Amino acid sequence: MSDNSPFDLRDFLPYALNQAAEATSRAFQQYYKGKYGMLRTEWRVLFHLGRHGSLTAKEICERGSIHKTKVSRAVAALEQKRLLSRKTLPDDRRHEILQLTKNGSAVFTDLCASARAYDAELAGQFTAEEQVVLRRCLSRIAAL
Amino acid sequence: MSDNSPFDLRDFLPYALNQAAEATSRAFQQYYKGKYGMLRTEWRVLFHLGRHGSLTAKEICERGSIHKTKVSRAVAALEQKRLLSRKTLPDDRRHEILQLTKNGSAVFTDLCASARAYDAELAGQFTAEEQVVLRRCLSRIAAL
DNA sequence: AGATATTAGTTGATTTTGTAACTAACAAGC
DNA sequence: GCTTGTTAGTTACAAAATCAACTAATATCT
Repeated sequence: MSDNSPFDLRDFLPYALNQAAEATSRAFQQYYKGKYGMLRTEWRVLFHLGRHGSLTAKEICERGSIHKTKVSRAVAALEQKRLLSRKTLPDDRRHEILQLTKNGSAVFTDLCASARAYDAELAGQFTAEEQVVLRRCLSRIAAL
Repeated sequence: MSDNSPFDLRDFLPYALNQAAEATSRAFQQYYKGKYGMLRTEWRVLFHLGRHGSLTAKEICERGSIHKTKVSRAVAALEQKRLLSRKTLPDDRRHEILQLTKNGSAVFTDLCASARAYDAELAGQFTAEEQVVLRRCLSRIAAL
């Protein structure tokens, strides 16, 4: 067996992960794209800010492992939608402290609720034990 | 708990899936991108052809759930790299039968070996039972 | 202090993707 | 036979991602 038995693409973990990721992302996009015209990176930046309060762009890059140009553009877009505001730090004027506006917080709350509901819907497909294993496996892979 | 407890992005399944998928894809890209200058869709198309012999573009779209424009471009790219050839079917001149060239088959064999090795490396991170659960969960999610 | 190196963040050019309109070949209805 | 409809695949244009070069502010080294 094995060495020259052509394996199924579905058995190839990177492929399986991609298909699963795409399926769930597509579904959840409807919430933030349809309702707020947001892009995925925007949603992520919004999320980090909503979750952790004030952050600099750099910190968002690190926490989310997102490239700085993506963050830069997402921040600009969110600012234009009046969902966040920037303040240059007086101590070091290279840093910009980002913070959600009242409006941004409301959007965050709304999207969080949707996210939680969607996550629950997904999780409902599995037994408690499967969920534990799945999440453990995913975080271990992501940490590679 | 719950309704307004801000959940961690890492616990959000679509996010966790994306991070894991990106981590593994990035790693495997090096093989086909670095060595053969191929894009992901090209590798997938190559794979389907290597795996199943001759197929039309349509069949590849269906098997891989890839949009036809992506397949069309990947086919053009692979053709230019002399990794596949097309033959118009005389019965119905709308169909083009795609087939790997000798060169294409060699690349397929090589990439399959790499893919299998990489998959094994990933799988090695988990117990047999975890692997089963993981794959089962992923395919169930992808089927949504 | 003044030259050099780093760091935060932005901008621009190129590449890739996604969406929609298009061509060519065939099928069906009348 | 000719209009209408479908199907396979391509192409054109817009949206987005990637990569490299850039600006501005601070830190470091001598």
